[in-house]
Amino acid sequence: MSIRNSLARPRVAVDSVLFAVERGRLKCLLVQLQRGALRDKWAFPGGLVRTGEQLDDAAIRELHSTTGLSRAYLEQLFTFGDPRRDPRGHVVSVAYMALIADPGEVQPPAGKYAASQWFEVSRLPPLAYDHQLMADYALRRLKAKLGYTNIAYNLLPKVFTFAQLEELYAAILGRPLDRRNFRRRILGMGLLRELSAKRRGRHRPAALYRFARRVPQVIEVL
Amino acid sequence: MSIRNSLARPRVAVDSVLFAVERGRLKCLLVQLQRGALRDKWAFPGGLVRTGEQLDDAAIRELHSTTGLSRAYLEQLFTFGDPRRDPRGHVVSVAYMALIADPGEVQPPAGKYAASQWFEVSRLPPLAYDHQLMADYALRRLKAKLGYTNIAYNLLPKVFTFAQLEELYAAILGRPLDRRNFRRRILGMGLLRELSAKRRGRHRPAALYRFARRVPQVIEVL
DNA sequence: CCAAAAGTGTTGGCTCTACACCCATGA
DNA sequence: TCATGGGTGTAGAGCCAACACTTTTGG
Repeated sequence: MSIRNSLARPRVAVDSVLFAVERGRLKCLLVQLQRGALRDKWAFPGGLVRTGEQLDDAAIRELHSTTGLSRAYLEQLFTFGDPRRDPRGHVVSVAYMALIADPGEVQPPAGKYAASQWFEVSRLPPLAYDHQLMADYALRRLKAKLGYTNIAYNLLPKVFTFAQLEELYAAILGRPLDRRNFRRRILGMGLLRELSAKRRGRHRPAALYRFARRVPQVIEVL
Repeated sequence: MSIRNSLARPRVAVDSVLFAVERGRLKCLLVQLQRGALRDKWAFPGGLVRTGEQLDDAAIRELHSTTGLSRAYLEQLFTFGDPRRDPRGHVVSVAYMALIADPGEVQPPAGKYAASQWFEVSRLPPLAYDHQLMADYALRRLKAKLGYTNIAYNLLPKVFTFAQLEELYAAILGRPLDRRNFRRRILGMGLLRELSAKRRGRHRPAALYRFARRVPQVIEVL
């Protein structure tokens, strides 16, 4: 172990796996590193936690500084602590999952990173650090929570059709769903409110829904 | 914020919620703090992560130094990062759940703590730091994982009877279980091997079982 | 009237729960 | 023979998956 490592205390960082769904595809945001041994490699946006700062606040701050986002659904996933995970030294990283409804909200990065880009989750480039582990972990968590929480509201506009909701679930789960069974199950959870307005377009108007509560909520499975 | 806080980087610690079942009661181990503002308060054993050290190794090391245990099932739970959670400064703590089969394996602490003691989970004393949150989190996780993993093998001797297994589940879930349904469900998971030997005693001999695999395993629910 | 998307029910299999009595043993 | 804990089956309810046609609209 290098002298540098053995003298410095482990540092604390946060990294965020930011998901959004675009045209029926689940995507996540990667940034391209600008400096250091890993230059030009892709990674999730993140950075060191400041003294006196909450972990969630650090995650938001780093997300904001690289995407311009001022809010997103955030959920802590797991903490990665292998002392060799970062070639620059021992950095313990708290991984987060972040969700937004519209990938278009993200602005190009200011200065810390060379670029940022949405990638389809099933086609990620090779990732720096242990970020592939984070990606796997985040996807697993997201899939699981679709089934027993209202977490999907973070990935949809306030008002949406059942077809949009179904497309979202199918995109994340990676398989098609039966429309009738899906509708029954979702309505059975009692999370949605049907609106009186309809979406009009070229075809038969679709009923519009919103989530009854846009607040994290677990459905008791009993 | 104090000068001390704003200069020092956040430190990284681990804390372990160690569970064991004793005579049908779920218990967890608390240690009594010896120094500082929180002297005499109860808390979970833990301490700072060293540079170059894996988080799991730090958790084991701290457990070992306060209990003499050299191995235990360990699972990372959640990372607590409120900068005010420790009055001595900003300490980010990675919480673990630890499981052992026999509370008797634990030795009195060497020097760091004033005392250690098993407490029934439903009757914990007031805890230092944010350790009550850790306790809640750990218990929730343990309950949940009983249902879809073989995690219980960590809390039982290698060989056991169905009655012991049922008592374990009942103790953790905090409610009685139907013996026939329980047996059917567990056997349906295919995790157990029945041994040819029987436990003999005052009454009808009980069939003995062991876990087919004493390795973490998730049962596909499909 | 045609294309496209929205909306709607039923059936069979499976799973889960509730529930009570007999068995094997040592003392 | 008795006390004690071990072991077993069934029926009804609820849940889930599979499955295809009709409706509504704009162009």
